[in-house]
Amino acid sequence: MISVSKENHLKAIFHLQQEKGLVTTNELAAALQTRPASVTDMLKKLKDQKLLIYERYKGFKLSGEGKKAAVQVIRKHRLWEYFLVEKLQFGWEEVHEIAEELEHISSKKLVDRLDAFLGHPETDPHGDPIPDSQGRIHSRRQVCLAELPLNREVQVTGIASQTAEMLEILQHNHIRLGTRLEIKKKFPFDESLEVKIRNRPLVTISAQVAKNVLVKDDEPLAEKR
Amino acid sequence: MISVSKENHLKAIFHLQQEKGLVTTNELAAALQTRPASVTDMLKKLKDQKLLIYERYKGFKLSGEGKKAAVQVIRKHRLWEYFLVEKLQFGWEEVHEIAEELEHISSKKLVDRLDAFLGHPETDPHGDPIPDSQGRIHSRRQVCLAELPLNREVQVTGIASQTAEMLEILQHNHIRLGTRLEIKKKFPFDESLEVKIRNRPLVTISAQVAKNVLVKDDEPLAEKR
DNA sequence: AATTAAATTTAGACAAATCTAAATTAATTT
DNA sequence: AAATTAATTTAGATTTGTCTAAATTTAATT
Ligand SMILES: [Mn+2]
Ligand SMILES: [Mn+2]
Ligand SMILES: [Mn+2]
Ligand SMILES: [Mn+2]
Repeated sequence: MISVSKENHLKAIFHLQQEKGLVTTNELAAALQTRPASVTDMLKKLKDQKLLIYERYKGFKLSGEGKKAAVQVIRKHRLWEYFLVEKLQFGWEEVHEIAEELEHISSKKLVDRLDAFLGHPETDPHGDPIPDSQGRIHSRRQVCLAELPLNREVQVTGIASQTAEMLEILQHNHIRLGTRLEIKKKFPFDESLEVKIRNRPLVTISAQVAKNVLVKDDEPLAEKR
Repeated sequence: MISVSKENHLKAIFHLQQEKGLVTTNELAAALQTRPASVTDMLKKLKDQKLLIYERYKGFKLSGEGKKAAVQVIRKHRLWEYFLVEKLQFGWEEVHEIAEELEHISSKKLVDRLDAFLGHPETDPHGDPIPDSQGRIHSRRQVCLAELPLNREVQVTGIASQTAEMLEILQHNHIRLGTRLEIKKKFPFDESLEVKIRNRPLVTISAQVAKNVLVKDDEPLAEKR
């Protein structure tokens, strides 16, 4: 059986190995707010269950099975977040904690029914893609605002680092998920940007903020045949 | 903290003590499908947390605190069951197991939002009352069909024992929650009943079935001033 | 009242998940 | 290459929840 703690480990490993291929013990311990020794203990158990490819001192990554399990947890997490925001009127900053619990409810049928009830949403309230029932993830061509060319209207689809301070400044500038905006001017001196938000006046944002705002071209997919 | 296992114990004790005032170790072990020795272990922990009034060999019952905690778990259980049936199209016979997990999600705000989202339902899909946010339970004047007088139209509000066999026979006779019916004839020989279901032909049901069908007078509460 | 049976608790064990402190291996610096 | 530092693992302990088997208490019978 895959316990709650194992699911949390699988999910964290999945996210960490997206960046670099292999994950290290210390990284995982930091991500899970636990101790390296505890991680090592868990790694052995996951390896025994063939969910993890792991040799001591060598780093590790999920097996095919492990990846499948992790994606199902992520699917549940994001669907529940969507439910909390869209149906129960929660703010997007308060749903993560609750979804951290809900993601461990085991019924597969429940998840699929929830998915249908919500109308098969593509992304969670933070703009992250929701894996489908078979574990496929529609990866999105997301770029960070800092890398966007001038005068190209896009939609905000994600926030990379969600600290309270970060959210505060976004709120202040009327930037949130779904906001449509384009870059009007870039200042090489400090790499700050002047941004036009649809239906709003111009605002200036710093390079630090721009790096954390993820956007996607707004083009409707079906239109292009 | 109140763990999942503790919550399950509190809830089971609450239900058992409704009938008789005091609960016994064996009873609780049977209800939870565990061993008497395990129950004793847990009783000590619950007593230490002042959730339980307990003296060894003497039986036990919930303290005020314990009752409060149990009712909150029951509230969550029944709200989630309602959600599963009304929003996710589950059958009433398949929701209990899933709610057994969902009832342990801790966020109080989540429960209250869910309650509002569902329109503050009064009873769960099995006809059992849903405690309100403050833990108040609107107790219902439920009687079993076997005790109902002739020619009094009532509404089915609960099924006492929900085995698959039981549900099959009810399904066959078109009796379900909310069904309006009245007793037309009682046969003393075997205590079977002839029942008229609103908008349907007469059916005959056995004493065994009648004992497990719970009904409530249909009178609208507000009308009586 | 003595005996037997049933219910309950205690004693001791085990698995899961975590921790601290110490040992080991790997990586980095001199 | 040797020494130092950092990362990782092992050893041993702890907590929680559960179990079996044995002991104890209470209840029921003879
Ligand atoms: Mn979690
Ligand atoms: Mn999210
Ligand atoms: Mn439960
Ligand atoms: Mn119910």
